Amino acid sequence: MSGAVLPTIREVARLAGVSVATVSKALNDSGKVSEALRERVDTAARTLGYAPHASARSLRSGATRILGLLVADITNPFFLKLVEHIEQLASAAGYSVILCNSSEDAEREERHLGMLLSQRVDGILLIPVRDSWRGRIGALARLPQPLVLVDRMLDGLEADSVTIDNRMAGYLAGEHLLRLGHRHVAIVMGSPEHPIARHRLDGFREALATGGIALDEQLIARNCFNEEAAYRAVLALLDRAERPTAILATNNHLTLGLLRAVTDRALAMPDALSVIAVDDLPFSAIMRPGLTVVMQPSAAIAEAAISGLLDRIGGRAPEGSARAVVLEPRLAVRGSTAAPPRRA
Amino acid sequence: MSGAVLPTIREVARLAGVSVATVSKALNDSGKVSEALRERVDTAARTLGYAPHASARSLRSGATRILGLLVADITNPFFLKLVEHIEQLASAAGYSVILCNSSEDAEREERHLGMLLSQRVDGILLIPVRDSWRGRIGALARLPQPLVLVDRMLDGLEADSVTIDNRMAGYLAGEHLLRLGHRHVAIVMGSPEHPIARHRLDGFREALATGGIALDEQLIARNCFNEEAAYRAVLALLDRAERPTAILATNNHLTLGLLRAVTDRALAMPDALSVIAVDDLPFSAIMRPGLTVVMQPSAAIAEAAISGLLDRIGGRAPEGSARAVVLEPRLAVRGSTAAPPRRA
DNA sequence: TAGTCTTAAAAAAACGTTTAACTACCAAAT
DNA sequence: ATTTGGTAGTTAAACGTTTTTTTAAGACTA
Repeated sequence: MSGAVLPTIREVARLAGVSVATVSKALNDSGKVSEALRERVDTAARTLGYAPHASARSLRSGATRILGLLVADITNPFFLKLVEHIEQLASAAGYSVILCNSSEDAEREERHLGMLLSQRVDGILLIPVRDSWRGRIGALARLPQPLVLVDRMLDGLEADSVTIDNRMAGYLAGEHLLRLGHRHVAIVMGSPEHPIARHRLDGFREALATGGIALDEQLIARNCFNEEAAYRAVLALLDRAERPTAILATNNHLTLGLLRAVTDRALAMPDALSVIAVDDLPFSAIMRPGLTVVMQPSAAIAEAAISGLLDRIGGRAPEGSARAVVLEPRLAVRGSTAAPPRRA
Repeated sequence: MSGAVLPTIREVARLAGVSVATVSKALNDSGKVSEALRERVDTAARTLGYAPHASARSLRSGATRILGLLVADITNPFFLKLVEHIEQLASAAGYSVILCNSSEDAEREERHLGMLLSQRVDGILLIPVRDSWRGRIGALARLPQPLVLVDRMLDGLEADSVTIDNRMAGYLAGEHLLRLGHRHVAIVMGSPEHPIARHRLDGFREALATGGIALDEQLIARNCFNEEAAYRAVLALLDRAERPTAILATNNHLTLGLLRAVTDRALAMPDALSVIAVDDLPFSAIMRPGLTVVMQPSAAIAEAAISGLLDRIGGRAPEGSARAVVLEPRLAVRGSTAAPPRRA
């Protein structure tokens, strides 16, 4: 079954009747090789089923043609979309991808990074675990290979990054609700310490302010770190004497908790309550009613990340300065939002 | 930014004042090394930030500690769950995973496999593209590294495999509907040529037969290869004079089409129509009503696949004979199925 | 004709490890 | 006192490539 052993370049050389150097040049189109020999080498390689030994090649040449993809949490559908696109783009560019999932665990993230380092991957795409690398940023800065941060920045680190305008994401959500006539809106979010959540909150508040609405502090559910916390927070919001007419969830996981609470309270969307979320979900479009969301452009993010990384690897980017790409989110209006009910 | 160059074992040796061989032995716990020296070597390695060069190591030792994971279609939530589990288990066992997505394209699958071969991965987990390798099974059989087929078998290939009992999957669905009292049921499926679909159909039919019900040939929508085809096929089924009271979708993608058709025709689940599917979807439990499904035990599949592969890699499996693990699916009853309406 | 240039191919060095073979040393056994 | 044996370490070979250097030979110049 797994007994066969692969031929080496030496055996190809013997069969073709040339030296190993010539085989290498012929197969890699490097250096001068006569057409006749190239042909002989090619067929020799093919008949033996020769597959160059990547380890040997990269040991000598210094490049592995492997990228490391370190994802904070692969169960997050948005990150998953990124993984999908990135694998596809990398593969098209002739690179393989080692996939690492940190499960939002800083320790696992660090172990994985060490492995990627040992593996001498040509470049690393990092969606960092929240609050990881606090105080150990140096380790990242000193990385011998190019690094691109994706979706999440790391303050104190001068590195290339591709993110979205999170203030705008919040703003789009706020503006949409405002235009529909909502004046009594709530938000479910993570930690306000966390820049992404904070920016989304800021943008949301700012949009409401343009309509003269002040976001009620009582209706800001902070520090929801998972679906369960969001679920409970939303239940509390819905059980208030004066129930909000619309709720924004600032990420994927919180949205699930929000939806669960809404169905538990048997509130009809969008008639009794408008629901809007940041991040698309794989089923947002299938749900009835469809979920109105602010979408992050995952394809564009993946594209910017990969092309930025490949530029660095190829030495095509100005050494020294970090390049920060910021992309714009966009609003997808579906059925879960509408004008507020007549009487609150 | 990316200027640093990593230290080699030679520099660690110099700093610790020993030979490179000793460093290697000390760091790998192989051979005899005094406690004092091991300590010296350890600190030397740490202060230099030494990370062993994986290519060099595997060139010499013959093992890469990398597994190849070749997935037919990563957008399939079931396969995705497998990827998730497999990455986690592999990582826990000290292996890295190169993720390759074939997008149900045989050509891409073959290119990826060639790359994994060059990469000399220690083992390969393969969820093959449908109908790929037809007539070229030999290439797979001659692979120098262990291979485990996951979820889909490849006929003509004597290889380890981990699958589920697809007949049973169909049977469970049929039995459930039968018990609820349905007599007029439909099924949406892919090609009957394809063993998985065929077995699910067989099991379904068999279950119905135990209740004396013959599956109406008119109500078998064959050759639905994607969501769109399923959507149209279901619309046709629903528009029949005598509408079925329950429908089974035999996989993930078809389920989406089925659900779309049902909402388009504004049929209430489960009152007007019972819906059941093979394969869980990430939102089946969140949907209202929740979707009744036959679930494949993804964690168990991943576990069997990885441990089988590692056994082969470690030479702990009897050479020669292929081991076929078959796991049992299970039924998760949620809100989308109920007794049929009084009058058809 | 002798010398120089060009070119295709071969030879050899190098990449960073692991490991087999070897050495030096000391303790125990004869 | 000599052997035997084991232990802790070193030396050197090997893994399969790529790349630099060297060789050989033919074509051109003086």
